Amino acid sequence: MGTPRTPLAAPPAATTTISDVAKRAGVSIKTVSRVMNNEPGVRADTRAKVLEVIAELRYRPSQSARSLAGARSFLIGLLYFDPSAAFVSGVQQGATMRCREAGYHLVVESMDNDAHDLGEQVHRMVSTLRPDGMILTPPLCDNPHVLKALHDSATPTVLVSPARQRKDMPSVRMDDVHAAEEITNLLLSLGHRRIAFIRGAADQAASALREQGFVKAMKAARVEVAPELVIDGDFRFESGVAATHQLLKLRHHPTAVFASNDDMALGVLAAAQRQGLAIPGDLAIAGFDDSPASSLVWPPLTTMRQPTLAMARAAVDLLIGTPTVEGTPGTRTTAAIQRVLPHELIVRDSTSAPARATRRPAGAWRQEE
Amino acid sequence: MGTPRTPLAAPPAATTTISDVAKRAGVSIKTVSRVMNNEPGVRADTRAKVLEVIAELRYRPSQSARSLAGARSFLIGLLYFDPSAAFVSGVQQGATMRCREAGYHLVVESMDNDAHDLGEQVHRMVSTLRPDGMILTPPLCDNPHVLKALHDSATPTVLVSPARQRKDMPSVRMDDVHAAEEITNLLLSLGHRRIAFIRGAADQAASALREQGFVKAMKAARVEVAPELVIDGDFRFESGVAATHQLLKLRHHPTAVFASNDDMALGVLAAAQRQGLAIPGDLAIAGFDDSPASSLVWPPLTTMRQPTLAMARAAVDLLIGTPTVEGTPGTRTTAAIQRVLPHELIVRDSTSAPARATRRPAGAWRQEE
DNA sequence: CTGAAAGCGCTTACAG
DNA sequence: CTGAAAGCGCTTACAG
Repeated sequence: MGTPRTPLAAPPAATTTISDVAKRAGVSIKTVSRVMNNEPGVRADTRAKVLEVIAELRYRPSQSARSLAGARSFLIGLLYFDPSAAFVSGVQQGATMRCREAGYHLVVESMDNDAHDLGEQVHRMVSTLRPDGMILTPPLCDNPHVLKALHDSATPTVLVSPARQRKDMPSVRMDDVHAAEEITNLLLSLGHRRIAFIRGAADQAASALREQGFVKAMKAARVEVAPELVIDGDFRFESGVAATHQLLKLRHHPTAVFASNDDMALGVLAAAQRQGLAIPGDLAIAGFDDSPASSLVWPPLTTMRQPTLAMARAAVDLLIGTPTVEGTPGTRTTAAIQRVLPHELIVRDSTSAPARATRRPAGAWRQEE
Repeated sequence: MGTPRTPLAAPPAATTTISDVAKRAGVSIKTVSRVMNNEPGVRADTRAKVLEVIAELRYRPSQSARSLAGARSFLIGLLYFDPSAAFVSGVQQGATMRCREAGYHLVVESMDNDAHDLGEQVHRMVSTLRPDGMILTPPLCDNPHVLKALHDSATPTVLVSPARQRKDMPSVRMDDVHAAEEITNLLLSLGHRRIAFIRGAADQAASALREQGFVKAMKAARVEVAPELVIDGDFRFESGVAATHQLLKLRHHPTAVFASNDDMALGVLAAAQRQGLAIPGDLAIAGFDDSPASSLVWPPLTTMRQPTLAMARAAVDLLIGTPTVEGTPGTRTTAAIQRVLPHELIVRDSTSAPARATRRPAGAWRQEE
C-alpha cells in the first residue's frame, strides 16, 4: 500500500479490514467472519467482544472481497425500460429500501427493450456484476432475450407484473381483474349504467385483465356492456382524448368512463372539460395507477393504487431468501411462486352519481375553441 | 496449477476467467489485463488475438476481482430522497445510460433526509461498496451530514443543483435565474403587464433564484412588480390553488401567472378553471420543470425543461474522468468545477396574449361550488 | 513489448 | 467453540 493521499488533516483514509478487527479483538479473522455472517458456533462473550470492536472501528466488510471469496455479491439488479413510468419509480423505491434493510445494494440499469443486442447487454451485466438476483419490470419481464440471458446464466430472477407466468422464475403481481371489478362496482353502486371502458395498449398484459374485470363486474350486475362504449386506447393521454371525442359523438352519451390507466383518464378529463362537461356531474371518470398527476388536476381522479412498493419488497425477499411478512418461506424453489399483493381503491372527486336531475344541455357549457 | 484439463465440448457452467483467456490466447494474464484496460504497450496483433479470444469466450472481467485488486470499483452511487420527483428520474436515467457506456454501474440508494443516522448510513454504503464516485441530488446535496461523511471518506462526489457551491466538490446545474427570466420575457412579449409570481419552498435554493430571474426580467422591461402579485408557495399543488384564490380576490386581477414549478402551476390551472376562467385567455399560466403531468392537462402547460439527463451525464463524466463533449477535461481537480447546462423553454397552450378584447365579467363564468 | 510474483480482503473447506 | 491455510480473479509493482 502506497501513501494514501490524505485530502485534509482529518482522518487517515486507510480502510479498516477484517484483520484489524481480529487483531484488536484478539481472535482470528475467521471468528470475525463468523460474527459478521451471523454464523453459529461462537461463544456469546467472544461474539460480543468482536461486535464491540467492529462498532469501535466502524468496520464494514468490503463487498468486493466478500463477493470474490464467497457465493454472494450482495447486489440485486433492477432492469427497467420506460423511465417515466411512475410504476418503475415505486418499484425502485421499495427495492432500494428493502435492500438496505437486508444489507444488499440495488444496481439499476435502464435498457432499451428494442435494442438488437439486449440479450448480450444483460449477459454482460450479469457476468461482470454477478448479482445475487435480478428484478424485471414490464415490458422487460416478458422479453424473451432478457429472460433467456438470465436463465442461461442461472441468475435468480423475479418478475414484477409479467404477462406470462414462467416455471423457472417467481413473480410478484397485483390482481388486475379484481381491481378493475372494484372500480366498475364503484361506478355501478353510484347508479351509473351507461359506463364506457377505454382499453389499454393491446400488447400489454394488464390491458386484457382490466377489461376482463370490467366485463365481469358489469355482467354480475346484469348491466349491458354496450359495444360502442368500449373503445381502444394505448395507455397514453392522447388516446384518452380521442376516445372521449368518439364517445361524445354518440347519441346516447355514457355517464361514466373507466379508463384503463390514469394518463388516459386525464385525457378524458381534459377533453370532456373542454367540451363543457361538468366532471363528475355530467361524466364520472375513473383511472388506474394512482399516478402523481392523478391528484394534480381538478377534480382529482378516482383511481386504483398498485402495490408497487410492496411488490418490490416482496421481490427482494424472494431473491435473498428472507421470510416474508406472511411467513412464506422465501426459499429458492423451482416451483413457480406467484405472489399477489393487495391493491387499494382511491376514491376522489372525479366520480359521483350521475347528475340526471341537474342535467343541462351540453351546449350551454361549450366554450369557444 | 494442476493438470490443465481443457474443457471444450460441453459448455462448462464455470465462469470464464482471465486465465482461461490467457491460456487460449497463448499469453500471460497480465497481457489480457492490459488489453482489457486499454493500456499501451501491447503489440497490435497480440491485442487483436486477445480481443478475439475474449469475444469468442464471451469473457467479462469480474467487477469484484477488479475492485479488490485495483483502485476502481466501477460503481457509481446515486443518493436521493423524494422518489416521486421527476427530477430524480431524469438524473437517474441519464446517469445509468452514461455509466453503461463507460463500463460502470449505478448503485441507487434512497435515503431519508431527516434520518438521525444519515451520516452513518452514507459512511456504511461508501465503506462497503467503495464506489468510484457519488452523485447527490437535492436536498441531499446540501445536507451537512451527508457531505461530511463523503468528505471524510475521500469519496469523489458531484453535486447536482446544490444550493451552495463547495470548494471540494464539483457541481452540475442549470441557470435558474436566466431560465426564469426567459419565462418572464415570454409573458411580457405576449403583452402581459400584470404578471403574478408564485414562490417555491423557502428552504430550497431554486426558489430564490427563480424569483430573482422574474424580478430581473420585469425590471429590465420597466414593468412594475406589484407586491400583491408575488405570493408564497411551497412547490406543492395545494399552494398553487391557495395562491390563485388569493390572486382572484384582488380587485385588479393578474393576466398571467408564473409559478415556480409545474405542480403549483397545475394548482393554478385547476383553481382558475374551477372559477370559470378561460385558460389562457383570461389567465396565462407558466410553470417550471416540464413534469410529466404538465402535458397531461388541458391546456398543456408552458414550462421550462431542466437539463436533467445532461446534468447526470456530466456528473458521471466528472466522476470517471471522461472528457466531456465540450472538451472540458474531467480531471479530479480540487478546484471547484461548476458546470452549467442549457435549459429549454417549452411553449405550450397555457400561455397566450391577454384576451382584453373578449374579456367578460368573471361572474358570468363562475360555477356553483 | 511481455510476464512471474505478490497481494487486495474476504470465505471456503478443513482441522483441531 | 476456534483457527491456519488456500484461494476467489483480478491489478499492482517490478523485471526483463
